[in-house]
Amino acid sequence: MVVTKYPKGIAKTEEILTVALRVVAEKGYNRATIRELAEAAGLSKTGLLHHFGSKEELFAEILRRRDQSDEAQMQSGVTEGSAPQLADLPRISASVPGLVQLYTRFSAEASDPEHSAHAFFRDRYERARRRSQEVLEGFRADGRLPESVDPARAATALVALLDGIQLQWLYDPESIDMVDEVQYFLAQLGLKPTPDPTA
Amino acid sequence: MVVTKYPKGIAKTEEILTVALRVVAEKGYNRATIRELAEAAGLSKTGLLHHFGSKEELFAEILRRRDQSDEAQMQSGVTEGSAPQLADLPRISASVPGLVQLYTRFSAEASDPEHSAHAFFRDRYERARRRSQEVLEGFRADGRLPESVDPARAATALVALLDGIQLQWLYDPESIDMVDEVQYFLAQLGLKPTPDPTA
DNA sequence: GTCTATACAAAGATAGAC
DNA sequence: GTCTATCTTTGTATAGAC
Repeated sequence: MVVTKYPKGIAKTEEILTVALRVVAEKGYNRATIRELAEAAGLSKTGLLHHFGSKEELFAEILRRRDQSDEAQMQSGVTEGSAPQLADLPRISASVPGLVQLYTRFSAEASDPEHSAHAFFRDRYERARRRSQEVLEGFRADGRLPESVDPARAATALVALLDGIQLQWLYDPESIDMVDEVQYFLAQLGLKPTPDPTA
Repeated sequence: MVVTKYPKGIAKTEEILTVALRVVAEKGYNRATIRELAEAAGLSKTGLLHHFGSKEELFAEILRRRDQSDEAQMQSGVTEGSAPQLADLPRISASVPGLVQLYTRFSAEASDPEHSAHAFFRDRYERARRRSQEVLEGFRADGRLPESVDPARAATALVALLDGIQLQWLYDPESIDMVDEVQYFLAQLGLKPTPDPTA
């Protein structure tokens, strides 16, 4: 969690977040060490730790912002009619190099109950399931999804699919098409395509 | 990879594997350090590293054996008629405490292309997708699966679902039912239940 | 508040003795 | 086959400068 309120601190905090993401993208999650990140951001290790109490908090903050951005993009079209679809989520994430790697590795690490980011992810998954369920229920209310679909179970499966497909993609980006897989899953549920808003 | 051929070495190697799994189950993946494992197995750090060149090789060997065991269990019933179903895979895995944690964390770590176990998992995922596809094609040949199902895409999704659901289960074992989710996915594909062999 | 230097514990791994 | 001793790198706590 970021604590500062002063312009200089805020600017440095932002810079650290940006740099961290770039380092993960260029050198990988393993080499995104406190030392490396601090150096890339132009300060000492302890200087960096002044802004983020620990490496875990830094990474959690990056993912917190990704979620906010995703959420905003998903909702932006509610009134405009051209909202990104559920199936676009992996494309949005993967368009920022390094984010998939950071998310996949960090979420696995924090599955240890004693990890400092455990509660963050636990809550996040609970939220993700609930949000997905709401979206599916919305589809059903619009008559785009069969009554036979169980929104709760399908939502959990959808979240699991997103995580699992990202992992496979990291191992084999050439042969794994994340967007295609998510679309296929939704089609299997019986989801009908969005009515064309321009028609 | 295990190198020894002598009885004493083999026995120690087996003991280390057993001990490692127990330590992961009892103390978690993080505390399954070379030191801790060596101590639990009754030798020094370097003593342990003589049997397995690195921590990564030790973990890879554990998972290699799990896969063999799973494979054997899945095939055991081909002639007997009571083979474990696809949906039983998570139950089989989760019945060995610590294995899910080890698998989830280790597979995420090794997604780094420079990780020594990267090729192991890359090949493993390729195999898992191929095997799943064969199983689904078998179902289709038996008339248990609709022609509309794309075995390749469904296989990739199934593997992803298994991974993702295990991660969510680690965060929330109370509310996540792994077997139920996999069964739901297969049902959504339109899979008809096994014909009762006793009938 | 912002930051540097120092110090330290724990990790994985290696060299070479027995 | 197993050991001791040593090396390097990791994250971070502490003390204090500005």
